[in-house]
Amino acid sequence: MENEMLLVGEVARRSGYAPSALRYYEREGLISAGRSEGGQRRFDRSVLRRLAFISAARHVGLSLEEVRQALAQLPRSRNPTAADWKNISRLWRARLNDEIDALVALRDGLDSCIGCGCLSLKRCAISNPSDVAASRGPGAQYLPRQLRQPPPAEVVAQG
Amino acid sequence: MENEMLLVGEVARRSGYAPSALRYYEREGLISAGRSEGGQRRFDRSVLRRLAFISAARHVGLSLEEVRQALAQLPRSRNPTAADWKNISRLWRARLNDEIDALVALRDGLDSCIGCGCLSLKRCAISNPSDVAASRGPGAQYLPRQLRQPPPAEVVAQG
DNA sequence: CTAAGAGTTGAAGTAAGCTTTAAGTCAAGC
DNA sequence: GCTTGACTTAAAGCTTACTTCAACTCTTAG
Repeated sequence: MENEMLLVGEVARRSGYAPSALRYYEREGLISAGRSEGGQRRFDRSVLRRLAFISAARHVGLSLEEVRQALAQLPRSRNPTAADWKNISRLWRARLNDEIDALVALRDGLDSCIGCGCLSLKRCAISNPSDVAASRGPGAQYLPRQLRQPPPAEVVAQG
Repeated sequence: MENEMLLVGEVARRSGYAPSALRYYEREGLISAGRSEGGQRRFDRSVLRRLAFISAARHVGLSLEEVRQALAQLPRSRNPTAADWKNISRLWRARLNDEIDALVALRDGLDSCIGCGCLSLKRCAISNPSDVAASRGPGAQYLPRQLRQPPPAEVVAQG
């Protein structure tokens, strides 16, 4: 197998991430890279898929730490298969459903709130949606920070 | 009318916000307070309703800056009525609907993604949901940062 | 060989939304 | 008058997810 390695700029161009972000991700253990004799990063093509996963996970609302933990579930010995990726992204669906439910509850609460104009801290479902959030315990964080992210510049030509 | 004024600690207790947050909000122009002869803050009871609004708006996903702008729409001359509050929170419903739509699209895209296992940066709806986000222009931010916030300690006894 | 472009590092900066700290003041009960 | 608890301020710190900077080194085409 021919191991064509990618420079950071090339990975940046093809993933849509800035070089600084890629370096940051490497420092944080989200991706890895070999080195040239001179000490420059040399990325395997598989990093593009990994970055696609990271990007997708971020869109679903995972923090980098959560992404890191998810990636840690992948087999270290072999190259991840489609089934592996599928596996670690299964939970996203449930998460998205929870988020949707929470938002719908919020919207419906808002309807009644706008209707009554109460805006009471205790009664208002919008001010106080703890009953909605409580289903996942005290530490639960429901909603993605933002849906948008810098759109990828080019497709990952994946094998 | 008897103008009973509230100390910052009392407002904190009744709103669920920390005193430091209330001071911060005052600095940022979200709330206002008079002063005692010694220079301590004296809050009008109406600040509780305002804080309830802020809390609700934050749950819907507005930034403090957006909240500030919304509050600026309130009449300065008189005390805001229920209709006033209703008025400036009308847009939330549309916003929530947009957010819900975006999440549903994301979830449905995820289904097909998990089905095909592609995770391609270009094709994957999760990695690249720009078509979903594009409906609000390039600067659109859809999703609330988090649904949870410190639950209020006590009800605002509103007039 | 050399110039140019791409890459390297650590450290500092950015943004939002607050909290924490330090050092000191106010208000109220006894 | 004094103690106590609540309050004041400015400034620094915190978290996440990066970007920017300065100063320097690699790599490669010519």
